[in-house]
This record gives sequence, C-alpha cells and structure tokens, in this order.
Amino acid sequence: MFDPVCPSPLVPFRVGDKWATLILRCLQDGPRRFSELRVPLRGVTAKSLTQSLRGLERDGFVVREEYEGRRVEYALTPLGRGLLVPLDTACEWTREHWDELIDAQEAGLSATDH
Amino acid sequence: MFDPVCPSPLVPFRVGDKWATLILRCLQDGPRRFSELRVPLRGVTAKSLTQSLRGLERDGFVVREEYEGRRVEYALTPLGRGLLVPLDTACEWTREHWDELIDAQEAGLSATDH
DNA sequence: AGGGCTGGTTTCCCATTGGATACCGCCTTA
DNA sequence: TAAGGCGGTATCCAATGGGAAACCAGCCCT
Repeated sequence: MFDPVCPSPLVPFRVGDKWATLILRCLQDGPRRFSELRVPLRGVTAKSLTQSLRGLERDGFVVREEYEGRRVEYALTPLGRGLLVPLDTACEWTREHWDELIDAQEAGLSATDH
Repeated sequence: MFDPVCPSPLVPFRVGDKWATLILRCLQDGPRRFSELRVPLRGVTAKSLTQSLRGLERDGFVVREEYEGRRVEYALTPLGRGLLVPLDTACEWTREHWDELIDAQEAGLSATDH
C-alpha cells in the first residue's frame, strides 16, 4: 500500500488529497512524528507531507502536538478516527472486487487501443 | 446535492473526478441519456460530462448504449452498482457527522485567521 | 428550407496540485 | 566545534483538471 509502485491510484476512492488516506492509515495505531510518517510514505516530499497534514489539521481529522524540545507528534482526532470506519468499508470493497476492477480496467483500456 | 451552491465539495470523500459520484447517483434509478444527466448536474459543461462518462466507462462502472437513431443511454454496470454500496456508507457517515465536520472546519479556519 | 434538439468535439485558457531542490533555525551528539 | 537529525519553508516548474465558448453532423418538426 505504501510502496511507490503500488496500484492504489487505481482505487476509485480518494479522501482529500493524494496522501491523506495514507496518513490516516499511518496514524491509526497511535501518534507518529513527522519523520516517522516519511518512512512508510515512501516518496512523499516534506512539502507534500506538510501540506496534507495542514489540510487534515484544518479539517479537524488530525491534531499536531508540540512537546518539549522540537518534538512534534501528529495524532488522529475522534473525528479522524471515525473517518477510518467508512474508509475501511471502501478499502474492503476494493479488495473484494480487486480482480473485477483490474479486469474491467484492462478491458476498457484495450477497447481504446487498436 | 446537485445544487451549484451545495457544500458537497466539503465532504472528505471523492470518487474519481469531480462529477463521478454525482453521475453514479444519477444513474442509480436506471439508465439516463446524456441530456438527462445535464439537467440534475447543474453547471456541468458538455466537455466535463463527456470526460467523466468516458472515465467511468473505461473503468467499467458505466456502459454507453447507442440505440437506433442518435439515442444514447448510460447505465450502471454491476460493478458500478456495487460501487454505490460503499459510497452510500461514506455518504451516510458524512451526513451523521455533518455538524462535527462543519464545526471542525470552521474551528480550523478561524485558527488561521487572526 | 430553416430552425432546433441531440450528443458530442475542439480549442483556449487559467488555477490548482504536487514533485524537485535548496535552504533554514534549532537541538543533540561526538 | 562540527556534523547530523528534526521539522519544516521557499522557490520553481510541469502536469493535470476543468470551465467557456465555438463548432459540428445528423436527425426531426414544421
């Protein structure tokens, strides 16, 4: 899922911007630091990560907590945690219909090639 | 929902491009013609509608059926109909948490104003 | 014969998204 | 004291998304 060559862009569901769902998923097991998020989200630039986090924060899905020193943690709010529920439904549907999705897409693509 | 001043862009869920979910919703009660889709989808240009329909068709969520004369109908495929299920879950979650979403968003906005 | 409707296509243009890169102040550690 | 990690910002740039407007062929109606 976090692999740069993963086909997740094929998934018809998106939440917010490109990285938002992945960030929510990264936070589901507890708060994470900025640099801890950059590891699983391979390929995300600092700018994009900041942008997405600011968006999620502005919309109340994530809180930014600054501790002593420069330590900063991002955590889900109750609202953000709630958002994971329908997101999981969507992910599960996608997994269940993955083969159909791929087949339909390949059929659609080969229909325009010729 | 189809009103041009409707706040649906605030919803954190999107499927495909800007018009895709609305098109799917328009098709849930049966096939519709191109011009029939333009009515409820107020403000959609012919180009955008064509683009979205081609995308949904390419991905196997919608079929384009050309009948005698120039009559053309768009209908959901089984896959497209299935997609409505998790989409409904997402819509319902959004409706249930609408007030929280709005409140959180206003709080987030006023935090940057000052 | 002309005007309108249907189902688009084409062109142009602009705003937004997001990647690459360089840079930054602060802090800890060696 | 220098090096490196942390948590970003600033700048530039290319690709994409999507609206506006013009156009079009084929049909139907009068």
